[in-house]
Amino acid sequence: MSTSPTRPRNPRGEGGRLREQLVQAAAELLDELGDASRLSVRAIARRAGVSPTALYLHFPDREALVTATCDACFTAFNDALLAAASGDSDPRTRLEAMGLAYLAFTERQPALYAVIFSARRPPSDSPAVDRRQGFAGLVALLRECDPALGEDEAHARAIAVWSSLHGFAMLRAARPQIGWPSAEEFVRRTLAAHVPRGAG
Amino acid sequence: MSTSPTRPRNPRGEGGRLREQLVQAAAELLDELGDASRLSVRAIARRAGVSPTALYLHFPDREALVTATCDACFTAFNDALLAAASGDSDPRTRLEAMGLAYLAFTERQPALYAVIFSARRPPSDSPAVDRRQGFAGLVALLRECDPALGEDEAHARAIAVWSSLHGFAMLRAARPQIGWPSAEEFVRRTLAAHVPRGAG
DNA sequence: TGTACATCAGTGAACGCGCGTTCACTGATGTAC
DNA sequence: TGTACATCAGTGAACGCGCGTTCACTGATGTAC
Repeated sequence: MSTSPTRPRNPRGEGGRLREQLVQAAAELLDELGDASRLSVRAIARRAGVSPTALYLHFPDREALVTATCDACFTAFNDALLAAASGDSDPRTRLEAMGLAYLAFTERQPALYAVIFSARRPPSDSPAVDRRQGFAGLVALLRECDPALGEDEAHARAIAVWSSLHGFAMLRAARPQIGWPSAEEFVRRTLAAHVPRGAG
Repeated sequence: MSTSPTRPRNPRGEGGRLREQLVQAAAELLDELGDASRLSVRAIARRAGVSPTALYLHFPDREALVTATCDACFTAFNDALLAAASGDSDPRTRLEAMGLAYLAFTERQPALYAVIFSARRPPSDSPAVDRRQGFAGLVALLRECDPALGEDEAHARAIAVWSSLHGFAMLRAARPQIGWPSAEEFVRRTLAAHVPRGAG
């Protein structure tokens, strides 16, 4: 019972699939544990239906698997944001969609989200992970909303908006008993406070 | 070397001091580890200069010590906020002071702050810890700033301000390489956005 | 068509480690008589 | 003033556990001849 007795081994030449299966299993555990330091090789292998040593066929050590997992999760988060913010609607609508996508992700996987932005696990320096695109996209969107905006002010507003969303997401997860407004209401209030509508 | 060889045992009748010393040692470690689940009985005892078993003279088990430590840390945080927000200056000045005290605490002990508001460690139900006073105080202060404010709107503003501060504190700790504004500037912007000054 | 061999995708036993907790103990200090 | 004893503040060895990692291995599948 320590490993699933039914898992078929991958066909010849497809051994690489196990790598993705391990990352997937680790991501699931990460969302349950809420802390990368508690991810254990044995628990991941158990969930993937494989012996603990199988991990070493694809990663040099535990740390490499944990890093790959965090990178994959961050990329998934980033992609969700960028997808929501793209499209041909007006910039403010895209900004609102991005905020809602942000809060939707954090509500779906609160613990995973907390890991991604934890101070305990510094951002990956893997070239496969574009860490800046999200924040830079937010700054660009704010300048689209108000073309007269200076670079510094746009940066400051982006920080204000991002801090608000992050704080809302984390506190809502940590203190559910407090009466939290809906994501829609919070995003609307946040944008109203920090992104004044253009005259007209 | 596993325990400090110089620690004198407490005098007769003063054994209770060790309890505080253990909580203190645990709080220090908590601020280094940033996660209550990584606090180990042995590491705490080592830091307190005592054998691991000494802990059981004052706590039934590890969990009780960890809980007592988190409670003590939360209370210290809460007290710092309430101290900053008291005084006879006008409510907006007190609000600003509270915000600055909030961010000052999180800058001094970022990992400890993160533990206090972690979703992983639900709020204590110990009667010695008043969890609500901070948030309720914020709501009250917002209504002092604008006596015409309805209860719901004051609650919504408190959520907006708290989320902003929490998000700022957490993200600043997690992503130091981003250009963060000063605490003063951020608090000023946050209050300007959510707490309009009364007419006059 | 048959067979020897290489390759591949894993497994299972074993290691040393730090952990939380238990149990029996030690040795200094106060107290009763 | 002396002594037996109780109390107090701890200690140290030992337990069983899950951990990350190593090492030698297994057994199915493809390939060369």
